[in-house]
Amino acid sequence: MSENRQVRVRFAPSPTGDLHVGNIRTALFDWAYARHTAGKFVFRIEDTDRERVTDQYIQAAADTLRWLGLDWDEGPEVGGPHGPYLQSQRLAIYKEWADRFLDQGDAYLCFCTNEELEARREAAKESNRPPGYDGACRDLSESDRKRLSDEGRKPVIRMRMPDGSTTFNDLIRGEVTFDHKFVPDFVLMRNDGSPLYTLAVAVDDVLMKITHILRGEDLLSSTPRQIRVYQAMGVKVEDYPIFAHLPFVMGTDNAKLSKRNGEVSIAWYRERGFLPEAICNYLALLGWSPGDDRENVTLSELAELFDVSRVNASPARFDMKKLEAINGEKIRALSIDELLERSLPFLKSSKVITGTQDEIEVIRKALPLIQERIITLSEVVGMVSFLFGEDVVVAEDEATKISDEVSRATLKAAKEVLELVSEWSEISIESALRGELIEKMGLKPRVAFTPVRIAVTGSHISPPLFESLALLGKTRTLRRISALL
RNA sequence: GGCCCCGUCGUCUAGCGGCCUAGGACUCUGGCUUCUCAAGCCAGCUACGAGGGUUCGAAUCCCUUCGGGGCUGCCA
Repeated sequence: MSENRQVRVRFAPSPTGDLHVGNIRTALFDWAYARHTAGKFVFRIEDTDRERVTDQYIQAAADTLRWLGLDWDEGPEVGGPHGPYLQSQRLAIYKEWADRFLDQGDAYLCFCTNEELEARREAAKESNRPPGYDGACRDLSESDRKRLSDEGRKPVIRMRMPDGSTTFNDLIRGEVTFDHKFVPDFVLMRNDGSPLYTLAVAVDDVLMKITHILRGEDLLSSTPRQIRVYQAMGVKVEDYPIFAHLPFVMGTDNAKLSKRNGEVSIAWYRERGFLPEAICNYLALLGWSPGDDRENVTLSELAELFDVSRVNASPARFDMKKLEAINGEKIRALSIDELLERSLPFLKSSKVITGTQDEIEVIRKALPLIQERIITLSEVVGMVSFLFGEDVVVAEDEATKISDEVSRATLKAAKEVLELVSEWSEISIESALRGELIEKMGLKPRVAFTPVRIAVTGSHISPPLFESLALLGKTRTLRRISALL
C-alpha cells in the first residue's frame, strides 16, 4: 500500500452473542494499532443476514467497548464519512458490486441447488478429489441459463477464481501463499440478494478505506477470496489492506476459547467485578508483549507501545488465575474513593446497603481493611455484610469450631472486658482484649481471637478484628458475643 | 484426506547465531511476618516436542518427523 495513507483499522464483530474474550482481544489490538499510528479506529457491525437482533446487540457491544475504554472514531452512535456502519444497511451496495462483477465476467450465475452441491461434494470426497465447487455453472451459455431459469431455479452469484495462486504478506506470519487449486469458486450473493461475508467484508474494507486488517487467524484461509474481490473491484495491488492474523485465545483444553471450556462473555467478568483496566492489561499480554519484563500496562501505554510485529504467532491459553492476580493488583492500586465508587453498584444490587450516607460512610471506613483481601469487586459484598444488621448468621461449621469449653470461656471473658471499654476505638479494644485474653488468661492470640471473630463476623476469616469491632460498635459487638454464650 | 497456520517452564512470555549453566510474570511448594484471611518479602520446582543437518558455536538457520489448531459452506 502507499506509505503515506492514514492508518484505518476496523473492528467488525458479527452479532452472534455477547462480545467475548476473543473478540475483545482483537478489538483491543485493533484499537491499540490505530491509536499507536495516530490512525482511525472504525467499528462496524457484520450483520449481513441478522437484522432482527441487531439493535440490542449493537447497544451491548458499544457499551462493552466503551466500558473497556476502547473508543471508536467511526461507527455506530458516532457516525462517520464512510457509513452506514451496519452491513444490514448496505445491502444495495453489495448488490451493485456483485452485478458489476457479473458484467465484468469476474463472477457468474450458478444454478446448482444445495442438494446437488452436497451430493457432488460427497462424491468428490470419496474419489479423493478436493471437495470445493466443481465449476459446473462456470461456462454456461445463454440458452443454458434460460433453460435452468425456466426450470424455476433461482441462481446465486458465484465468484470465478482464476488459475494461479495468491500470495500476501501477513504482518504476523510472513509470506503466505494459497494455490487456487484449493480455493474454489465461492458464492458472493444468495438468490434472495443477500450478500455473503466474503463479499460484504471485502467491499466494506475497500469502501471504508481500511488499511490494516487485524483479525482472528480463523479467517486466514479466506484471505485469498477477499483479495479476489479487491481485484474485481479494481483496487490497485498497492492499495490492498495489509493483513495481520491474530492467534486464537484458547480455553483450558486445547480448543479455541468458547462457552464450553471457559468463561467467555465479557459481561460475565464485568458482573463479577473485574476491572476494565485489568481485563485490558491481561488481554494485552495475551499474544503480545512489550519486549521487556513489564507486566503492568495501561491502555495509554499500550497505545504507545503496541506493535503488530511483536504479536506472537502461536495461540495463547486464557489463564483465569493470572487475570485474577492482575485484577487484585489493580484493585489495590485504587484510591479509597475510587474503590468506593466502583464497589457501590455491587453493594446496592446485592441489597447489603440501600445507599444512605451513613451506610456509605461505614463502607468507606471498611474499604481500607478489605482492599488487599479481594480480587474482584463483587467480593466486597461478602467482606462487609457483617457490618450491617443487628445480628450475624454463624454457620453450623463455624459455630462448632468454637463450641468447646476454652472458646466459651474466652467469649465470656471478652464480653466482660469489652463491656468496660468506655471509649470504643480500635486501640482501646485491642488493649482490652489483649490485656484480658493474652496476658491474663495466657492464651495464644490465635486461640483468643478466633472465637470473638466468629461470634462477631460469622466467620473465622474476616477483616482485622479490632478495626472490625470498632466499626461495628459496642452494642452490636456485645450483642453478638452474648448470642453465643 | 487436502490446504494453511503454529510448537521455549503447568500457563503467558523474553530470546532474533556466542551476553542462555535460558530471564520475567502467574500458578504451585516451602519459609518469614502475623489476631484469621489476605497483602508483602525471601527461597525453590519446572521448559527450548523429536531426529538430522549448517556452523568453531544453535532455543535461534535448513530439512524431516511428531504434535496441536484452523479452513475445506448459499456461516462469519
